Amino acid sequence: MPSVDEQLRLLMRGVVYGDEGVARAMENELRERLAEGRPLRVYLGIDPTAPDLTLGHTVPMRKLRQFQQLGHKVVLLIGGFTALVGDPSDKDSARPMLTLEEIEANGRTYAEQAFKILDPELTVVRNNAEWLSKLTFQELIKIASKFTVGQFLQRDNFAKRRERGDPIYVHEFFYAFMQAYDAVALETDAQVGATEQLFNLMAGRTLQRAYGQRPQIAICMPILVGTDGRLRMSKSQGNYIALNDSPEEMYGKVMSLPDDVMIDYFTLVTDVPSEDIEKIRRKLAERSVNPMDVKKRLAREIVTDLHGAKAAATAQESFARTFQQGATPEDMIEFALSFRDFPGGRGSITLRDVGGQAETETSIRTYSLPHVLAFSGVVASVSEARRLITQGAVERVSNEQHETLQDVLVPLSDGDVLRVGKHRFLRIVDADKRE
RNA sequence: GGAGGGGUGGGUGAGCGGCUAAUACCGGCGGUCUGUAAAAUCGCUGCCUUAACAGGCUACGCAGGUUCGAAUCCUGCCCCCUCCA
Repeated sequence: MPSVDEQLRLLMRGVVYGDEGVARAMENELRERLAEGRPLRVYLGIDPTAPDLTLGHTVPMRKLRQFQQLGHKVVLLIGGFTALVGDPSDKDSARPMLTLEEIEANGRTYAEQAFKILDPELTVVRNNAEWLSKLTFQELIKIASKFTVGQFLQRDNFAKRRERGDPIYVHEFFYAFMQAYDAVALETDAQVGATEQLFNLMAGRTLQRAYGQRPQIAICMPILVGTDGRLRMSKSQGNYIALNDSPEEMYGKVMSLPDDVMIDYFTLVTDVPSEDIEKIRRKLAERSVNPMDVKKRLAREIVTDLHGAKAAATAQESFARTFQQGATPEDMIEFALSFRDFPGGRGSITLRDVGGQAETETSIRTYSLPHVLAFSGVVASVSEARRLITQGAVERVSNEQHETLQDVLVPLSDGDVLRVGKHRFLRIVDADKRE
């Protein structure tokens, strides 16, 4: 295990509290505990509220990984029970409660996704339903008696909601109790969380004291902005990069990030050393680099971390080919058309040559393009497909040939590639032919 | 428990008997430009049928009612907010 100072430097990197006093206190406590020379128990809790983890989740997860790499004991806590309530921390309005089935389904995929960052061998996965579901009312009252209403009402997000006259449900207070009790149940030395979690992490300290434990050290990580560059990354905002995104998708999403969040991303979701990041920042400021090249490096780093170097290289090539040279990507949605069954199939048309002499009956199969696009799922509805077609957003891209499709009825054949907008692709497969 | 105010499309928020698939703004999508960035600019933005013209169907908390006609009026219910207890 590296020296205490070395560990401390690494572990406190990127950590923020928004308050100098807290920051110093936490750092000192962490130093003390590291000095004990034993592996610390550290945990990160994630509520299974949606099926996908996002790049935003990896910020605290990467911090957890650092602990892991230094030989500490790391717990990934799935908030199976907390998800029932929904954390009000990151919201300024109440969340809908999920059903147990939804939560379980989400929880199952979480650990798997988390192992893209964490070492599965060294990670203990727990679910807080283990202890929270067994709490008695009596116990709950004991817990609740350690906090005052005033403490809650001071919280910024609750305060805002009160000001606006929005409702605050009593059960929303329970969230902090539950998370605090998690710390007790795990007898944790430190807990990693996003900055907005500070209140809950501190509540954990309060409760640990009440249960005769040493209060945990709160490790707060900054919040990652989403692909829109303004709001926090979250599934519900739709501005997210999912850990399950394919390498190509992920690479593309990173490339479409606004320039001015690049440094944030380098800092929070890559291992690029701070000195290098500083260099990049300077070069960007004095415009001595092409921002696009910097962003390519960023995309490469991120995809490598989550999918491996090989996949990242492929994604980069594919990106260059598709968007910089206009070629078609290899991986895309395929849609099997059967001329007989497909409702948008219109029958063969007869082609005559201009002289009207030779009446060649070429059986070209014609399909209703809006239906093809809608049924394949690349576009949400037939109406939307129609709109896109009239806007000139649909083209056939076969081997460097681009042909904007303006007609609704269009002959399609096996292997045709349709492009909708900038980044939706669809390959047509002739189901009859393949039989 | 009492009094008052309010529930409109992804969000904010107009409309308060027909001209309203519903103003505006934001968001989203698309075109041009470009570095799949930003900015700018033009356009689209419920669903279904239609090559198109056009037509149909849903929609303004829920359920009924009045009316030729309702997001708009009436009744009941549900929910939210404020003040009082």
